[in-house]
Amino acid sequence: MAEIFFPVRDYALAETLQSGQAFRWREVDGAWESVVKGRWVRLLEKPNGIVAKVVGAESNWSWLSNYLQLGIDIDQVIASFPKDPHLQAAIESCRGLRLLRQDPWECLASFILSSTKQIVQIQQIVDLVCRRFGDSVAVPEGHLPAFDFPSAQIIARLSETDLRDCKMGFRAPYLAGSAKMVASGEIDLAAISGLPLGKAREELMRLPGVGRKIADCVLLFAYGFQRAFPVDVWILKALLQLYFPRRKKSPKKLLEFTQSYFGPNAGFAQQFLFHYMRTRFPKS
DNA sequence: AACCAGGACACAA
DNA sequence: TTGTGTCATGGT
Repeated sequence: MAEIFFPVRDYALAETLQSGQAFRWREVDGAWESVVKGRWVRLLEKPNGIVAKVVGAESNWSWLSNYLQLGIDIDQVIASFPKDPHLQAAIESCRGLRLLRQDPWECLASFILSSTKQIVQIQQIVDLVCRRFGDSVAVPEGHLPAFDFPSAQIIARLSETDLRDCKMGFRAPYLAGSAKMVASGEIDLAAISGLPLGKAREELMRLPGVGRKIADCVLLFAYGFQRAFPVDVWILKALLQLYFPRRKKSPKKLLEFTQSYFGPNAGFAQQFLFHYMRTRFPKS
């Protein structure tokens, strides 16, 4: 078992891991466990940083520091935001909130499964998919078994019934269809990182079950397109309640607003607003 | 017990 | 372009 201490400040680990961008982190004895890049990982938040443990030896931890995006300067990101009271309140509600850099396929598949589902349900569905069809990964002695997220090749070979048995309902044919396009190479997920934002989004939206919102989630949470701004029901509430309380804005105008107003780190602003609305205004 | 959830899609107007 | 019904499941 290898261990490392990452010194980092203003990193709200728990909130970040539970902020609806990743769905496989579980709290165990005050620590957080999941599988990243095929490896079991345990994270423990400390006052001045994060302690990480993995199974086996490890000399290069860049895969994990990249996943956690430990290198980004949160102050610089916040400084790039417009100085409006709503966004400032959202930031103050959880200053250490971060964006992760996830595996594109896992992120894509997870968000295909996310449509009109609560986060807890998405976690349950993803967990089912992993434990049924994912490869098992090495865990510490006596630890419960852990599984990797099944590849597109694996899912492409499953029947729609196999998938529906994981409680994903009408999303099953979407996931199956997308898995086949990725497995066949019709969509090259690796190549998307080199495209400009618009082209990258178009490419993702060729996949069945992937519209503007889910595409933007993947662009932001897996590829790191900082301008991607997914608009879900919570963000829509934020826009209508906080920014346009009395003006009747068309959906298109709202989208245009989000793309120009929040600046080069719009996606980060979006995550602050999402977390703010979900925790401060649970139902309204 | 209704209402709604990190939507997409086909189709109408 | 914008509005509506449909899709499946279960949390709150």
